[in-house]
Amino acid sequence: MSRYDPAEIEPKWQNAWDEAQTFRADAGSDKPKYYVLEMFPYPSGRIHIGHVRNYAMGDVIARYKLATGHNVLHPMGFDAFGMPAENAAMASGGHPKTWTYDNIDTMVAQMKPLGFGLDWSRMFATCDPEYYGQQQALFIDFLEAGLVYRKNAVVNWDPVDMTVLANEQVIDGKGWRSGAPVERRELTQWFFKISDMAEELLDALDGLDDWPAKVKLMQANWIGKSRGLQFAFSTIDGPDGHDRIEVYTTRPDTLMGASFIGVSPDHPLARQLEKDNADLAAFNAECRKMGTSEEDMEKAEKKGFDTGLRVRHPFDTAWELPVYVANFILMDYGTGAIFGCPAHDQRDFEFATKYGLPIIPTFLPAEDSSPELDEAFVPPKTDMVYWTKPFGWDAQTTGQDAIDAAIDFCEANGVGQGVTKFRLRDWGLSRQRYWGCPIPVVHCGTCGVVPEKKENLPIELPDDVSFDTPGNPLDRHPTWRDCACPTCGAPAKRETDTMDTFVDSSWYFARFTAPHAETPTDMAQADYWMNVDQYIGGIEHAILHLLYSRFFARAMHITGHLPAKSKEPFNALFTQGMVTHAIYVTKDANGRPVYHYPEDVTLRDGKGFLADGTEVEIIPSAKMSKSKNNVVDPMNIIAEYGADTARWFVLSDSPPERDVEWTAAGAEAAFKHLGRVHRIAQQIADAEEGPQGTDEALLREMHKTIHDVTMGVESFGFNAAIAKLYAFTNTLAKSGAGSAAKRQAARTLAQLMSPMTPHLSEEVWSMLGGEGLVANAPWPKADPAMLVEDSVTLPIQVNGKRRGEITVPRDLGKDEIEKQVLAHDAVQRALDGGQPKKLIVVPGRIVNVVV
RNA sequence: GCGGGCGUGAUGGAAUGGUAGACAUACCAGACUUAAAAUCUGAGGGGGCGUUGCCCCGUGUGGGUUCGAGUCCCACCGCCCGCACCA
Repeated sequence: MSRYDPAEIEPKWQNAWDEAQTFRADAGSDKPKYYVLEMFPYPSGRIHIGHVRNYAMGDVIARYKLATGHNVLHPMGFDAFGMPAENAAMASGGHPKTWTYDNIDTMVAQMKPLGFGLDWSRMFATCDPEYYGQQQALFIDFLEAGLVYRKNAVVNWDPVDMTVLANEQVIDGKGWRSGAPVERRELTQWFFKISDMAEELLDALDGLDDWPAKVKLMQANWIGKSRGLQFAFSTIDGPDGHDRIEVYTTRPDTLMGASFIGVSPDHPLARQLEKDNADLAAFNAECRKMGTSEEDMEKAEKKGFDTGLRVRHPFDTAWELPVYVANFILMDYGTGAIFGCPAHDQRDFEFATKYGLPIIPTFLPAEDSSPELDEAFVPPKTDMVYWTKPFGWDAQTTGQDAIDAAIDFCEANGVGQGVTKFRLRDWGLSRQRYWGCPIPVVHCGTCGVVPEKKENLPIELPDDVSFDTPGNPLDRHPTWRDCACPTCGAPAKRETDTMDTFVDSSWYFARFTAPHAETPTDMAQADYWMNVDQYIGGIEHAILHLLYSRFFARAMHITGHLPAKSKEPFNALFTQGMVTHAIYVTKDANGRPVYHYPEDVTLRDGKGFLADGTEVEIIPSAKMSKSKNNVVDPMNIIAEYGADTARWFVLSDSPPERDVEWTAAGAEAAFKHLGRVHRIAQQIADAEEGPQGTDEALLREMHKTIHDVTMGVESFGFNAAIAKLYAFTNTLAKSGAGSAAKRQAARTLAQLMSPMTPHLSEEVWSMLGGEGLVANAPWPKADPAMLVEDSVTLPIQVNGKRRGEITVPRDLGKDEIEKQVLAHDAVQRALDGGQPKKLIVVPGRIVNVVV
């Protein structure tokens, strides 16, 4: 009798799938198509256990869909452009291309032993010229369709390294390498006009029934549709061209509580005034040193500078208000200028308190007439409020009605217009970096900025670049920039900016449908395979990647690269949690943390000890991080236990949408269980075909398990499905030996486990005489007749507390149930001779007696 | 700061508004063994009592809705994700 040996069986079945081309996808089958996709990985160097969890989930779906008669597309590729490759090149002198492709080779070699049912023939990396050349073609089509334009935008500038920094490269306002204070700098950059589609992208969320509600909500909030009033304050002796300050507000109902005007340091007025005001110039310069991220802006201490300029209130020309430049106002939203109403906005309240500005309530909570405010009163939108002052009204009205009424009133009095605005900004795609897709345009002295001819695509990155000096190597490459103008033929210069890597990942799912096509997509293939039926990835992509992809799909439809049905490219979305691992930490002599590798820590009774007996502090469920020494390498797990154990464990212990903590004990337990399944199967296989009598209870349990596991797989309840499989294994182990039913039950177990543990399942399937590959075997069906029990057990509650139970025939009438319940000892005791106030019978569920 | 989410035994977790703790881990006990490992079996939220049973308390905290709340609503606390140049 052979032991469970994954090292032997896993390669065997992987070869069998390869030879049978089990997971190769070809269009044009009679079966319904099914496209399952996991967010493709960045080639960081090695497979992470989080990847294993992500792809294991996708593989469960892919294999289940294959077994249920679908033509399945399940591809894999690499999101291969980006900063880490350049950072590695700068650190170790290699080339980003070599680094990236070496990493891809390593990671593919690590993924294959995991046994994922992937169509490897479709693999590509976004840094392949065949891919990014098609992306350049898309860019040109988008440009011609008016979906791309150029404008100035602010970037983080490192004055020492002379380079643009990403937000994550700015640490506490300083460049991560140089340590120099970061400045803001304006550059002319390319933008996708995603804001034109704001309304559509918002409205279409409603149709995404199989997306998590939280993701749709986050997207809706990000798009940020608001209806408000746009109007102007007239300035008193303002500089030329600034006799008005345009303001947008979502709270026009608070206009009579205005106490100051705030403008962004980047507002044209601020830029004009600083020319004659050295202090303001210094203040603005200070603001411009602040990080460009919204988080930095919002968390920074709110500061303002009184420009000395005054404006008139539109409803009372005698009422003058000061104009401040304020560091928390974004130039990109609204008009870059606001009016502050401290009584009804907490941020304005703090600002007004700090600078001694008046706080003028325009309404108060109904129950409180005290005009003294110690914080801003921001009424919930649905609450009733009293109007005390706005526009001379004293009506009661509710939040949104009040806002609408205020807009109407202002419009009627010639003060501004009601407008709809979106928070969503256009997508800046220019990056001043080498390792990205070159933007296929040429700067010509006579023709201006012109797109490259499509026959010249791909515009390939030059290989002969170095990273020993800061900045973009394309900028200083001696010949790459030089080219002929595609329009007039005169000598011209290429654009040296490359595209944001989000562009690469915004259409790869479409490319997978025809990865070798001579155009970005092959419409016949796209029409067959799209949409992605099930997309799986991390919640961290809930907004940007998914929103950009939704935009791209629309833009690709407009430019004829995707069918109309693909305007929403992902029919269903699932966001999975992380794999975490405990951190083991002690303190050094200076109190600084020292992190220990899991293999150096012995666990006893929930405490951890080093070899010398020192106790370590255990921080559970921490995100894996190299610097914390708590990264689990899937390759070690495969070497020790095999791929099926790794897959089984990452699916078993937590709901897929939640984080799962990797524990050595959990992996060990998973391995033991798979060994047990193997052992049970072996015993059945070895047994003589014994008594032919059936085992009704076992078969009932089997059909119930088929039902539960199928439901679990369909609804991403993998952990619950696995719990049912554990329970069924226990039942199977205890059932009498030798019956035909037992053999059938074990084969069914193998089938039900096959999406999670495909290698073991193939082995068990073949041991028990299953026909062909279990991967191709039709998914078992639960017999509805076997799912219903003849009798049910009803818990009896008294006043909501469980006091007993009765077992009755399934279809017993309500009257008879009531009679039995009232006769029950516990109920008799509770009634103490009296009558129940109420008797609630939920058939098949529960009975509650109210006394 | 803003937006979103999560919180249940020692641990991971289960539970269409209907028996809280399925399933698993750890621990404990038993079987097998010279012994250990492996394997198998069993007990098991906390507390109490008159201990074959019964009672009280229990799903982050405090309120609310309901015959009935882990689940729905409100407030708070803690942790996690995102915040537009990380991927």
